[in-house]
Amino acid sequence: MKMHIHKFAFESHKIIDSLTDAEKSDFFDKTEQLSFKKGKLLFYEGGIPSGVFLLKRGKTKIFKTGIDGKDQIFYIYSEGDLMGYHALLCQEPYEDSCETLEPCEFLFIGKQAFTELLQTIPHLKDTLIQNMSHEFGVMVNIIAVLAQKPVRERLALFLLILQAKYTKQTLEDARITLPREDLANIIGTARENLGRLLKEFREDGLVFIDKKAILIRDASRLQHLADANYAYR
Amino acid sequence: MKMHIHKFAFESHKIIDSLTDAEKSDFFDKTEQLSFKKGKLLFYEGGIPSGVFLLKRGKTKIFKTGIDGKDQIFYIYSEGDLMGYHALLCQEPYEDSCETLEPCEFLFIGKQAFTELLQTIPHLKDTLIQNMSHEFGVMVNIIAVLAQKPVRERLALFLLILQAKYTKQTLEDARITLPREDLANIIGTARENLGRLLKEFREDGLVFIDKKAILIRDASRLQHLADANYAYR
DNA sequence: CGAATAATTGATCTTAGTCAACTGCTGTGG
DNA sequence: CCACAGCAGTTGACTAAGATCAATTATTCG
Repeated sequence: MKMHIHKFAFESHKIIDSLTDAEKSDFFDKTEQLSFKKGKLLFYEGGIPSGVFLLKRGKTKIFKTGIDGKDQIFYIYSEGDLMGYHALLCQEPYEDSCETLEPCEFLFIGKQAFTELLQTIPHLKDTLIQNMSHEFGVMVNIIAVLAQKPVRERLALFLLILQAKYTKQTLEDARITLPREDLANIIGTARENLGRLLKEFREDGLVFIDKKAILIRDASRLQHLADANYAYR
Repeated sequence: MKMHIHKFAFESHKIIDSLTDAEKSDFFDKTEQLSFKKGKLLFYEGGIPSGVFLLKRGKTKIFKTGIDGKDQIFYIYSEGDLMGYHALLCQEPYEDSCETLEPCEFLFIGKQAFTELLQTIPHLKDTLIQNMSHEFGVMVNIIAVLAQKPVRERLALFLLILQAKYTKQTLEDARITLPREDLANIIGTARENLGRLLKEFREDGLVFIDKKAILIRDASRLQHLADANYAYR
């Protein structure tokens, strides 16, 4: 089972990209610009959606919290992504929470305005459909990886996925700067375990580590590790 | 974290239910009736979608196979469900496979016909959007459960979910008749482990077991187990 | 009926989770 | 600017959940 990182990428930026200039200006007329500090909640599990969020700068995580306090992170959103539309579109409470990982700037579009846009821009629905059907495949892959691959392989894979996300914007800086706890909650393991594996990866020359930051050193060997099925060591 | 089984249910039957009688007849005019024996593939990972499937009778599983041969099952479809539309709608190869668990009857709607219906029945898109945004929440919950809950709790939860599915059609028979291997691949564990836990559940009076068939005996205690977070035993 | 398949059971081993102690970094106020 | 509090990360020892292996017993189906 070859792991292609693009099969783990949402494409919600396409929802906005698909608009013409006129439609975009129509869209942006209805938005409200907001800035949040690091560690602030955009929405939370159980809450009632009041609109959607277009991330202009920064990164956020969507996650679910267990009673024992351990989060499971499903996705890291970055610049250009549209967030929080699922619960709004099916008119149900949020199943997940969204929190800023860095200082963020984003546009908020109220429920009413978003619903209107869906009516006035017919092809927006098509893009939404295309986007969500793609996301289904991504979720399927995430489930398969979390349920079937051992932690070492998951770490290799998610490092590659995250690197792509962190590289996208600032080419000179492909370092992954997530706190260890968040990274652990993405790959679904304990902090301590993650630390041990990172150390091992560093000793094996797979990554550079500088304080919090992780930089991939040998992507092809990581890729190979991510593809491995009980053939390692 | 209270586990509500309806938060683990797709609602793809609504896609067809939302049609008026006239629209339905338009829809059914474009379908082809098919019967498959048990264990036959409707579509498979990597394949190119050529249409969608409406399940009239029987049950199917969607799953992904790892190199080591161990499957991860994401969902069991039953009567009324529309299957295989995600890959078609995003114009990508299937990320998952679909196989009959019993003899099945279903209607096949070709890609061309389905696309036409999407144009001629405008509100069909709305239902699709509503449905897929709902499914996103379901997938989020599945990920959280598989990643965070121990096998015993997962088994309790999935038994309740499956019972609801098996009860829906034939009220007199709420028995879950999946092969052990499939059940193991749903809750994400090994056959042997599943067997031991089922034995334990039977001895504790939670379920009746007759050959392959599992019948829930004490749903409220199972529910309690599913909700537990390391408070069991 | 008997071969093939599925389920059960027991024993052992491994991964990864937990607990606990320690180190080091960061930022704030004196 | 330094000290210290608080938090993030590291390390090691221990434990337990669950996987794997191997052998046996039921069940199903041709």
